[in-house]
Amino acid sequence: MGRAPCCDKANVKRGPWSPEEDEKLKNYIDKYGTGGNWIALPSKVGLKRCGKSCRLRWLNYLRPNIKHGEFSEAEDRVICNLFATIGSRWSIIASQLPGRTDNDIKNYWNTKLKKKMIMAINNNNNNSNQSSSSIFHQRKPTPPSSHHHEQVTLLSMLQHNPTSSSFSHNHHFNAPAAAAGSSYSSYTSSLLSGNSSTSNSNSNFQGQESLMGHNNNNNSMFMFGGGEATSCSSSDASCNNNNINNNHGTFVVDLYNNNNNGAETTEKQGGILWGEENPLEDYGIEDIKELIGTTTTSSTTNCNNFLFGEKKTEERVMYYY
DNA sequence: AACCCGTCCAACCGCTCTTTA
DNA sequence: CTAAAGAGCGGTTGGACGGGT
Repeated sequence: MGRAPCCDKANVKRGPWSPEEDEKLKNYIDKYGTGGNWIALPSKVGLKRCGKSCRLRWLNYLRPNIKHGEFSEAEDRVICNLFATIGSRWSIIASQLPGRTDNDIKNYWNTKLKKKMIMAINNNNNNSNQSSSSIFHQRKPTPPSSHHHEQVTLLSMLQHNPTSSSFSHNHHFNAPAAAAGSSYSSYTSSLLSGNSSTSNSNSNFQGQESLMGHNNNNNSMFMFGGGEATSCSSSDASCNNNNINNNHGTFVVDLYNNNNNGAETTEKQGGILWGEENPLEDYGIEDIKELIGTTTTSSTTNCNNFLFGEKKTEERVMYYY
């Protein structure tokens, strides 16, 4: 049996909201709240709208303290870092940015931030073309095996023990203050699980105090990479990223190309940093861009992708300070 | 002025998750 | 335990807008 529609689509208004409708909805919710039932709300308010539409309008536009307009550099970083960590979990990302909605962030990522990132990669590539230190090799990538994809993924190292990493000479992600005492992976797990003690979701916004505030030197980066461990089974279409100690390739993009006052300054110049082994040696810049371009069309059956569909939590990431 | 094209973003769609009876 | 209903989420769409020709 199919699912019953949430409303009679023939008798509901669709499209942009008028100021009158906004006013009606806002006044009602200010007065009586949502009543925990969005489906029943439109008739109470006197709107010929679908309940879902009302909910969306309220959450994305009418709700108090909604922030519109330009995203700050700090917000950019939070979005990038979290996207690299957990993928397109916009609601979780939004929970770290007070006043921003998941829809806002999603739109911002798709229209601006992703391009900004590609430009950063391009710049890095151009810079490195003039020296011998390019991590982007211009040769064509080796076609991946149909059974075992040597893939580039939006690198994550969440479940990774930093001290055993081949990058252990670098500073690794420190769990935000709000998650003091917990590992990076447990912090991210708490974000995913909505554990309010660490995720600061919804009413307990502490974005400034946690992800944003913690990044004291404004120099966090996010990292992409891949390795032999990231494999994809063609038989069950599942990705296996469990062997996370086997990190063979990473690259890091610093969107803002900040200077770093830490010990890794030289290594970070140009906004790219790599591990002991040559990262992405089989991938050129166009391949990277293509991979980025696949983020919105990721499928659970195609693991050669930045996203893993439902296995988003398996993405791993490393942060640098 | 008219058209084209790219960008932006509000809104919708359809799916999964959660709750409830 | 199960199924239905509601809530929430992420992907996509389409219209408004602005810049270029």
